Amino acid sequence: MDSSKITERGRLTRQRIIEATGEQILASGIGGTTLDTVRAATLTSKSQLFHYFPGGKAELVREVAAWEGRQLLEAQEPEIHDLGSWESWERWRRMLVEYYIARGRWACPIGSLATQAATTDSELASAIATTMRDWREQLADGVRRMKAAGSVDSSADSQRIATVILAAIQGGLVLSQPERSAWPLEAALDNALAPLHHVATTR
Amino acid sequence: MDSSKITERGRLTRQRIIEATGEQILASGIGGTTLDTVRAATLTSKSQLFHYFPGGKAELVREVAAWEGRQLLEAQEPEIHDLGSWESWERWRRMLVEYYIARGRWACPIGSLATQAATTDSELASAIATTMRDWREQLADGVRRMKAAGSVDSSADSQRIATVILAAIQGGLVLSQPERSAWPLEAALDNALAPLHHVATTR
DNA sequence: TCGTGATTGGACTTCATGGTCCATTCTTAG
DNA sequence: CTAAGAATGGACCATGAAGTCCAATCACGA
Repeated sequence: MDSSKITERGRLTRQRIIEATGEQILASGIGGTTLDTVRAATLTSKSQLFHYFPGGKAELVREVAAWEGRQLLEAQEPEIHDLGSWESWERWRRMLVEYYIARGRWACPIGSLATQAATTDSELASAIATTMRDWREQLADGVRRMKAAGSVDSSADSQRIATVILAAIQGGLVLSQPERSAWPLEAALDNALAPLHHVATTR
Repeated sequence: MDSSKITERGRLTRQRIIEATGEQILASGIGGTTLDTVRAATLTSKSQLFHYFPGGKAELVREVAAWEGRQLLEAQEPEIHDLGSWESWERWRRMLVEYYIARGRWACPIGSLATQAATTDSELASAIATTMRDWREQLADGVRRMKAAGSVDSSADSQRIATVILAAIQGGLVLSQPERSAWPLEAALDNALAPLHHVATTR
């Protein structure tokens, strides 16, 4: 990460490589993504790939994971920092489904990376786990705000609810993929959010 | 699958290859599993691999997927064919978690294959999708039995509930993996089963 | 016993892919 | 204007993994 010796032009090239690699990984998996196809897609040369990512493919993939993680969390702004009311949760839910639909493929850039990386690259796996934890923490904060607002019973376990919601997203996407439809994702997500809604409306 | 020209000895060898490959895939993914490592683990030779799986690695992986799918459904017997009462669901839940714990790794042989295969081998992907559909259908049958028994409101959507449960399993495992614990899986699963329990007890 | 076909062993070939290297061009500070 | 260093091009190398091939061995029925 020594960005001192990099020009604006170089930074753009580097970013172009990361994004193209991310798209290819989402489309064909890590194994199905080769440096040659990345090179072709970005109109760069081998030397550039190793110039910007001295660690080779492994480092490139890690950078992709970091970038995708940031993108994913940013896509949930600003709602993810609210989630203090049922309406906010509903907006968040809509934005998230929108995000996945926009990507075209029914896969979470982080979730599918997690499955693929768990076995091969432990460093990558832990980086992804960190993103997951951040994400879960932000959702748990939202649940806490609901509790503070009295919209959710104070005995509720924020961490647990956040985990259930995240699991619903990941699992919903697994089932949405072959179905080529958002409905499994939406069904799973709605069911996971039910505790929030339910308590909020029946009180 | 012309089994006419295969002896018992050959059948055993073939099966040994399938099981060893399955273990390696679960541990290292499809890409991390090579014919050489399979050969080493099974004390066989290259020619045997191609003798029993003329289609090469692709065919071998498909056979593994089919076998793992059968194993997974069998592991849920006999409860999966009952599920007509809350007690049966509870037994089924316990058996399923037990199955994943016993495998050591927090991954579903079918779910993780689905993620990896979706992109590379469309034939494999559709075979896996079929297993998923079977599974979901059996769960949906269970929900229908609950409805028939009056334990679940007749307006409930069996398919939807089954999908939500499956998503909870898959997503729960994604989160259990980095956590190295069953609790995310159990939390997600329990939340997905809540509708069945809830209605059953509050009536 | 004998022979046919299944089974097995393992060397060899081919090819994709990650990675190295050096020459060339571009950019910018002084 | 010019030199230093960043950026780029692309040939080349090394390796690992899939797949081929032929010879050797085993097992069972006639």
